[in-house]
Amino acid sequence: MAQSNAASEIPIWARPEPAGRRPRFSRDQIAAAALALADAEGFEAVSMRKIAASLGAGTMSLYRYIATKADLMALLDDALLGEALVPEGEMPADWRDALVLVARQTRATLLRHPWAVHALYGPGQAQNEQAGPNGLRHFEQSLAALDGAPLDMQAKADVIAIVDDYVLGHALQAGEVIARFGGSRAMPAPATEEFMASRLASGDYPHVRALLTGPASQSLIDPGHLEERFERGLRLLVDGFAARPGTSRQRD
Amino acid sequence: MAQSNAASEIPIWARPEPAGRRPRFSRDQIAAAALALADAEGFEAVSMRKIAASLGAGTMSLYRYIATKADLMALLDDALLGEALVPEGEMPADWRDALVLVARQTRATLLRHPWAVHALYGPGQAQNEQAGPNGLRHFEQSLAALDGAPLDMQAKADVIAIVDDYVLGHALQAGEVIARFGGSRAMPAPATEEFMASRLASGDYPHVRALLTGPASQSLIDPGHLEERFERGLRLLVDGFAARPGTSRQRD
DNA sequence: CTTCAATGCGTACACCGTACTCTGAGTAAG
DNA sequence: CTTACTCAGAGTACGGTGTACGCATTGAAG
Repeated sequence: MAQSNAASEIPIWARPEPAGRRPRFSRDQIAAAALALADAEGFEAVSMRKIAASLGAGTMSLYRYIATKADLMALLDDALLGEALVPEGEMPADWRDALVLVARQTRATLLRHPWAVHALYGPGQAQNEQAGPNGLRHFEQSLAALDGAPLDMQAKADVIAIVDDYVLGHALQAGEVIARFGGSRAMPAPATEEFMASRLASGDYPHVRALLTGPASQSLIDPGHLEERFERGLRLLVDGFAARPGTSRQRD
Repeated sequence: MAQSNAASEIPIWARPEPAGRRPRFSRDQIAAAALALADAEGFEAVSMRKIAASLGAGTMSLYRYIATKADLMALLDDALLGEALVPEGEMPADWRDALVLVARQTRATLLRHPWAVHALYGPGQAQNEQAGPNGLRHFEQSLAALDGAPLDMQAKADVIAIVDDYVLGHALQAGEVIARFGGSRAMPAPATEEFMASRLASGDYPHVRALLTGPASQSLIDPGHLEERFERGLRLLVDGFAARPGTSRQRD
């Protein structure tokens, strides 16, 4: 009990999983339970009590395996990143293809669980420092993908960060769209829509009005178009890196 | 009171601000209080009780002005987006410059308040539907920025969405870095670092090891480099749009 | 069988959002 | 000026959360 304080300072990956007598659960099981619960009832429903209940255990029993809820999230994050890994041996040789594949895989995972971005970068997370095995593996893969690229280390790190930013932002926005309109209820609420219409009719937002009353408005919600858009931006970035490999060098 | 139920269905922007006898607070004041509290004590500290206290009011009095905490967040979001607006008349004529300026302004706002992305796209938000005046204005500005671009409506919407994705993702990651290392304590924890070192020494992550032990590792944290990286990706996107205006079909 | 640390978990506390309800003050009508 | 009515303000309470604490039970080692 002397280090119950220190325990929360040390990342969960540095603390040994209880392996002594006969632990009822493994961390993997707990992470799986959390993931299943998030998928079934939404990210906000993920609570210590509910997870414990879903495992058939008392609430406080979970704390034998996990020091704090943040640790649970670290487990959940790592499980997600495991899903985002490109299978061993499937990494293309060409660095552009490889980079695109990693990005696609990540996007697919983040959209399969629309709450994933929140789990990874939620308000209460201190995620980066806590990079688990799969998180490291994911980063390793990204760097390995650029092995053949004519970039120095610094540039590689930048390229990965830039693509990561893009993928993350896309998943955040698209995930929200999917979470709201995926459940087949496309219509927001009669009063809301009516209010919005009056806002637009005010003439203060002519461009927005033109967009939303035009045919393009449908594409904002269409999952197929979301993906097409994603690919477009991704290609722009990757092709840009290929055309201008330099770091801080610029032209124009 | 009959529609206390319906009130939460209708976005706050559609409900009139209490203007009857003598309301003690305006929504702007409440939003400002929430913003100040988030800046001072962090986003998670933003609670109804604390905001009410900071205004010198009883907790439940807030509910005279706001139907639910989600409404408070809508207010906060709109205040943030107000900060992200490009001042009237300062929009460059060239659409590339304009797009870049909007992106920069947005980034600056989101990084000035590292919790901003969480407020805008947090786990409990239903933000898009609730776009308030400043949110609409922001969107309008983005569309207006592209007025001179040789793009059809659909392509404009895509361009804005792509840049938005990038800015958002960048702010999310950079905001986390800033939130953690901005407060001068750069060192994570002795035990954590030691553990990380042993992980890297295992040889399972050769690329990561090469990166983190090299000179480029410092740049991951340096705010100046963060901005440089942001500009690089942004330029790649904007230049890409200029070079390949088409969506899937060609221009209008 | 005895011993004894480790496991499981019940209770309790501080905090959260908010439904309900009462109080008191401001305003309009008489 | 008095009265009546309405509505802003807020106290209390409920069900939820993360988790500190401490006790009972258990399973393996001696």
